[in-house]
Amino acid sequence: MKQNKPSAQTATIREIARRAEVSIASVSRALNGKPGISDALRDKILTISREVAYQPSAAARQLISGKAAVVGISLGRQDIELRPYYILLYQHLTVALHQQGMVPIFFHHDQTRELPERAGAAILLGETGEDERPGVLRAAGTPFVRIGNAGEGFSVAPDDVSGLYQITQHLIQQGRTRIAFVGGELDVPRPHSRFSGYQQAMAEAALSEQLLSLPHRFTSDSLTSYRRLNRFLNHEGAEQLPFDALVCATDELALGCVAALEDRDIRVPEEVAVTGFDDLPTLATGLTTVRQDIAAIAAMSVELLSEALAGKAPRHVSLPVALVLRETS
Amino acid sequence: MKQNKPSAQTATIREIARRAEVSIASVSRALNGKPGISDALRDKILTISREVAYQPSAAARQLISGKAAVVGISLGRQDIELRPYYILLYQHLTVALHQQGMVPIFFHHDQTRELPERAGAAILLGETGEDERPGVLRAAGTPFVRIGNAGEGFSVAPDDVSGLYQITQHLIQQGRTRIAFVGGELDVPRPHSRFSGYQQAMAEAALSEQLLSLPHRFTSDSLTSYRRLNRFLNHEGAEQLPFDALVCATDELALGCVAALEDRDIRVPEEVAVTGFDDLPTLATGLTTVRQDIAAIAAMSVELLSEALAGKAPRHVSLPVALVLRETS
DNA sequence: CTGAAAGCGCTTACAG
DNA sequence: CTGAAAGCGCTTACAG
Repeated sequence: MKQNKPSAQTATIREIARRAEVSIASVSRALNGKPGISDALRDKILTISREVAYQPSAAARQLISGKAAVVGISLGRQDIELRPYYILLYQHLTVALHQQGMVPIFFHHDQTRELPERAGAAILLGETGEDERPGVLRAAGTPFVRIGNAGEGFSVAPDDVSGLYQITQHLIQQGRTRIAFVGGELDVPRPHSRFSGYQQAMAEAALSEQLLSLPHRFTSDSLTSYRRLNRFLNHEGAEQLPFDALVCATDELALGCVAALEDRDIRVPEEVAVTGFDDLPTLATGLTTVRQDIAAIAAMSVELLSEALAGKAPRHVSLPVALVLRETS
Repeated sequence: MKQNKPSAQTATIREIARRAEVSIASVSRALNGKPGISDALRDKILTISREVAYQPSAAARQLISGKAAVVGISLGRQDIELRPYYILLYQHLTVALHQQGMVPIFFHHDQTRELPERAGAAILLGETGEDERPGVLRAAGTPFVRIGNAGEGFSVAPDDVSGLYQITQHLIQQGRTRIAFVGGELDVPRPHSRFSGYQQAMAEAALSEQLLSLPHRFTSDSLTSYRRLNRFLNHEGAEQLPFDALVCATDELALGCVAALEDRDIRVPEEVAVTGFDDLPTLATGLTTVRQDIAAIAAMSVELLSEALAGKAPRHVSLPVALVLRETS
């Protein structure tokens, strides 16, 4: 009675071989996309393996390869690696990798050169434009997937542009006309595409853009936006508010803005609407924001990694996002 | 030339058996503390295994046991799980576990009941006083280690009391006399022990305590302390500052305090010294703080987990911390 | 194209 | 107390 773990008994290749009436060698070849097997047989085996929900044993594979299926997770620049969004991503990545029998191991941005020595593949986070990591990995022959904008090689990203476009449109439909964008320029890779979604919606409605640009920061995003907005209001005077909505690049920035407005008794959303992006658990409570499915991003990264490992052609996957209307708009 | 991974070739039990001139069965028994082997032989084998720096193959063990050595990492309450300190802890835990051939899998605080079904052991983070998790795990027979204050069962924690005591004393030696403590009461498990370190040092110097208590928060710690201090100064008047030093329970709180003082042109550290706790990378730059070795905490957790799995007697390990003097004191 | 067999490192009945 | 052998699930030369 002590142990009642539901044995997640996956079928083994032996079971599949039995059903397909072939040898386990053929099953192994079919499963791994190895040559030397007829297409008919391969299809048959693949179908059966799907039916029995086959999951390979990572342990057995490792035993043979002599080393674990270690996937290096390369973090972005130091200043962004501690952000809630990334933390959530790490967690989901760990789970997704584990389900495929892979083991994650973290590398700081500046440890990229060590990565190929310790891992057989990599997932790159928080890539910037002039990032040297892809070059380093390519030179070492280490397959990788980027979580970020489309570009060379495999990559996944939420549809930032569409998200910001939708949320900006939502504000416009509410009758808001003086809508400002709050974001950091250096805050790669998100701001660029997010900002352009905002721009697109504003242009279509023939409204003029306003930008509250944030400095590159090392500490709290919320504190940064709070202080920035505060300073701005001190100068411009809170009486003739130059905006009736603040579209923020992240939930954290939005929270800082909400706090700053509250502290000046400016009503949200009556006088000023505030929107975020990410829909981070706990943090985004009450916030109108754009939800991105972090678990899906993690799962897709791992799937693409398998494709990369199998030598398939690179592709970019854009994952849908959803508008979440709450109290701040 | 493409692959030049330094094969971290650990010796296998076969190698040990060869050197000891025994069978691999005996080696296995000696290594696993199984009965049915003479003490002399066991010692001999253990010595050799140490000499060759033997590391068991997790893959092989898993293959036999039929399931991976999955360790559930149980996160604290939602509001604290996204803090930088915990992120760092996750990362180090992942690495430490991996080195022992174990695989981490994350569980939210309220998913604890599922943990025993999917993991064979657990590490508990951010435990509160009335936490139900230990009870749930004990009932399920799942061995676990807590990262937190001494109590029942296995646990590890940095020496919070000593750290706060040291940093407070440092300020006292500088001639500061009006030293306030900045911390959140609900901010378990750290505040309690940290606060008492401060109290101890203040009492010894016969100085009176001051407490700037923070509300339970869901967003940014830095923003919270910034606003709290700001509000405090608005009331008390910035001219007759009631303190000449702020001892904060975390680096993040300290950063908010520094920002608030800066925005009022109060000089740090001339007029007011500010200290943190944790020495978080990037965040703590420039901050006088107490460093705790997160990697060591992670490693010790995993070591204790092995002891728990082996049925050894529970113990608490307190890890040393170090004063780091920088620009804010 | 397909299969029988060896072997990855380890544990554990089964003999002695 | 000690050892020879089987077997965990899989991959990969080696034959056919």
